[in-house]
Amino acid sequence: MDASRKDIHNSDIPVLCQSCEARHKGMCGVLDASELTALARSTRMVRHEAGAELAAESMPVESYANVMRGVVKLSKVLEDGRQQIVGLQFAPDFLGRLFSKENAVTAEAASDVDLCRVPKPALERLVQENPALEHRLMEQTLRELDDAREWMVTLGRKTAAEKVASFLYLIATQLDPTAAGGRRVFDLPLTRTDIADFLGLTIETVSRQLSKLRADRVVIISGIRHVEIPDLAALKRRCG
Amino acid sequence: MDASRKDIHNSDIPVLCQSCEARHKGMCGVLDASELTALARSTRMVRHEAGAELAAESMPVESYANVMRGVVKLSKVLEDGRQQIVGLQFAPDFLGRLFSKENAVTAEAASDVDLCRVPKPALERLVQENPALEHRLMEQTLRELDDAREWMVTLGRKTAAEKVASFLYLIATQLDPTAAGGRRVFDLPLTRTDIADFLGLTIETVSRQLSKLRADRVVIISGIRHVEIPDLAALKRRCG
DNA sequence: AAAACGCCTTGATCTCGGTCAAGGGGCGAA
DNA sequence: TTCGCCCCTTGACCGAGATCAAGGCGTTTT
Repeated sequence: MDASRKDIHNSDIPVLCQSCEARHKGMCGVLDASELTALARSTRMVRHEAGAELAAESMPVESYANVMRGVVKLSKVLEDGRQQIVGLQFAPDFLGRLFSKENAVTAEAASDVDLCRVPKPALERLVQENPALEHRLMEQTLRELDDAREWMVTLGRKTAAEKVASFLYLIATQLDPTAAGGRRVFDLPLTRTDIADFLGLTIETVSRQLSKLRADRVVIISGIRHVEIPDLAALKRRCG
Repeated sequence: MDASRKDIHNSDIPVLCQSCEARHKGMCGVLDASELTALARSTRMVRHEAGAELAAESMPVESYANVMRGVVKLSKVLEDGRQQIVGLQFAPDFLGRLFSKENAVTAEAASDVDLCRVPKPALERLVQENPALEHRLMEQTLRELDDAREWMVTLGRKTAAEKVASFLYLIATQLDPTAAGGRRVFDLPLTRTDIADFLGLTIETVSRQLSKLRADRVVIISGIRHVEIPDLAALKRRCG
């Protein structure tokens, strides 16, 4: 049992939070009814469409957010324009680098996205009053670090074919974590350009490797975005 | 002013801690004299020579540590043996993933290393009693995440020449952060194989690019390990 | 309906970095 | 001292993925 998880009567908490994923699996899970009510006074739900810039590298941080729906991509660029996506965030991930004055990465909406925004000072005050909240955010940060290091292996040591398989595997397990069986169905939240920037490849190579996986019946791709994985284990075997 | 940083009389604190870098710049900086004394009862200084395995991926965590001297490499391997170094730790970095039951990465001594080991339960108890300590560890974790993401750009988008320059730049700024001037002198703490595994290259490519940088007078390499950077800014221009 | 645009796929060719191979040089063992 | 080992360097060649180029398809504009 997680002692920090409060047993909250739905009737005591803000309406918007009642069905919120972040309250169960995200950072708000460690807040009690009064904290949640206080926090909800300063939060604001905002919708962004695909491509919108949510935060720019080296710019001041003015707010944090929880991802409620959609996928956010975190990226960095070299001076000559070469781009690398360094992370993807899914609901109910926390967005933002706690306590830092400026963004270390650029955040963009990869798909249409809903965010629950919190002003920087409001969250920081709450974190100072409630160590359990910092603890929860520490857990997410550690997960992100694990993910980043796992992806470093993909970037540094895998072939193009393995990279594309690894990407599909990542998205399949994040977006459709349902069916205990191996079958997964989802829409790709990223364009070919995004996938290339995530994998350190060109869009041509991504396209060719996707075609190869399709020819080998590892994935069924209908249209440009819709993907079906008949056998997740078979895909995993392609990941290197 | 950092309110959590206690003003400690040296005579009140354990002898071993008095000249310790971790007490000033590392995690112990947030502890007061009594906490430091309590913690010091369970710490143990250990020396490992280059190549020693400090912790293995997927094995249970039995202790945490502060790096007191030397360089520790964190790595991951694929089933077929391909290896990727996913991080380097220098004094006075904290070593270990707080609260996790098993290691996410393998930790090895890259050079000869001194560690100040703390048993897992002792540190976890202290973290629960002192939120400032978790806060300090959160800061280090966030720095590691920044480093990992920065390195993802290097792995995914830089050329071999830029990768090798970036590696030298990283080591130069970590190992010899003295002289405000651009000149840096140090010994490489990693073998060519390690460098290759850190950069996602082969040792032959690393060797060729080092020779090229030497031919271009960007670095002066004496013997195999000793490196002199006459002009750090010139090296940085090679980093992409 | 036609044109124009964005996004993707496929083919042809090129190139950077990998692979294979030979040899140098330092260091410990005998 | 000499041998053998390990680590590194250099050269020759090769191939995975980049680059260059053409065209398909769906959506928006006119």
